[in-house]
Amino acid sequence: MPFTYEYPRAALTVDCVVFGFDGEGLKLLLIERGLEPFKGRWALPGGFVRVDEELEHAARRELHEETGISEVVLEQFQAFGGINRDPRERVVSVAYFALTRLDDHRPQASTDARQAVWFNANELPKLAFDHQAIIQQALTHLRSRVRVEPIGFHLLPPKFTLTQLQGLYESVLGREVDIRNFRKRVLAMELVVALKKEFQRGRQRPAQLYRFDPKRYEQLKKSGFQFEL
Amino acid sequence: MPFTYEYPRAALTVDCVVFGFDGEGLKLLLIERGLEPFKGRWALPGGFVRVDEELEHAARRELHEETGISEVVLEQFQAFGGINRDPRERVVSVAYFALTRLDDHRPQASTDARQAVWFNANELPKLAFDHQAIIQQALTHLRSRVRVEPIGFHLLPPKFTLTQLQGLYESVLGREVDIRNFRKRVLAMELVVALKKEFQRGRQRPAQLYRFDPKRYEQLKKSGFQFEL
DNA sequence: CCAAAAGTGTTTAAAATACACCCATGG
DNA sequence: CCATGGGTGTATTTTAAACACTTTTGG
Repeated sequence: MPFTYEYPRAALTVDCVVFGFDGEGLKLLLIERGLEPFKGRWALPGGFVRVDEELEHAARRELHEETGISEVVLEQFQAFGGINRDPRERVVSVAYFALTRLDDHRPQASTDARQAVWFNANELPKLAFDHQAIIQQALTHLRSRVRVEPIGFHLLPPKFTLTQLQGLYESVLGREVDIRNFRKRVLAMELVVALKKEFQRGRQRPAQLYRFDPKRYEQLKKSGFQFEL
Repeated sequence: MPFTYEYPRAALTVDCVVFGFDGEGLKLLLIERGLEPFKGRWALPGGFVRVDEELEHAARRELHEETGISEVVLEQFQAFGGINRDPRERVVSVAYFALTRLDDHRPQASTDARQAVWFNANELPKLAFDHQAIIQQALTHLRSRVRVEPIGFHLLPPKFTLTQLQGLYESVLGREVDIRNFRKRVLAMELVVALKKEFQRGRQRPAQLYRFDPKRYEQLKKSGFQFEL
């Protein structure tokens, strides 16, 4: 048969599960829908993929258009294709999760009227479409990825304390972590370097600041090292 | 704006990376393309998703149509959407891996002229489209999944010896495994039960046959057990 | 009786865990 | 001077790794 595929086609979208961390807990960025269906409901940033556009590019573009966020770490984790996930017609969505430094993306008045708001990952409002399920999967993926790749650092500011890093892991994994064992492991990996004479001050003892060393990670990876936390 | 999305749309397909194991090594099922583009090249089983069809259903259907295989374990692992992955037009493919008992699916004369053939996973021919890359990703996923979920059993016959199981893990992970430590771990998990008085005979000492116990696995999972090999 | 694969335990090393007190600062 | 979170070491348990010989069968 010649290539004449003239059947109706599903629409193709991308959705982004945007994670952030503020020292308190894991956060998720949602936008309020301005249109039907699900007008007024909260939803994931996302939208249609252009026919000549890479999937990841579409995710980046939609994220930028709807929330102002750019230069973000994106990872595709699953396609969602349930027949009735969109009440209008068949829409298949490729889902990405994004890891952002929350402080760089405090809620701004969004360009196009719709507002973007950070929610606690475990206190989400009622969501549009199957976005609840997408988020659930994203969390599962994040939890397993964060233990075998040093991606958690993308949720922290470039300079961070070990306490912040620990808090991040506790939030993502949903359980407490022993402070001494955690520090032992992190420092033993030598993926993180102490910044000389740089401290974070509060109303208590100043905390040593560290930064993640991506070059060091590349080195280690080449010599068979496997990140694990 | 009303919902009038009248732009050209990408076509949507599914592709299946079908794994098998024959005691020798990991195998992959490919079909020879009968049509352009890539006529005569080997390719993954797969095809178009109907507009009212679940993704997984499409994967199952295509697999059945092209290879005769049914009742198989399928797991979606990634969507591939590179702009020029299909020379004809934009095609986004949702990729699944399938785990089959190879002996149940020995090469038959396929229903529709095209033949399906098992290849050694590390001696693949030149492939159509970006199927090489899809397989690469499938292997990576399989390798990490097989260590944290008891899915490897789907590649073995219902009754198997521990040596077969070990060989499977060695093939998938690509490294040797210590026989005594492996057996110790497997038996300690109690996911596998010895079949009374059932042995596999060869020209040497008969080997105890075991079967995987899925109910036991469900039990254990509920009580917080985490499979790991 | 020989070849071939099945089966079996112990010792050692490494890694994970549990655990409690002193430190430096801001207010 | 006190409240707050930062920072540190050791002993114990658990887990992983290394390692070689005996058994059973078919031919």
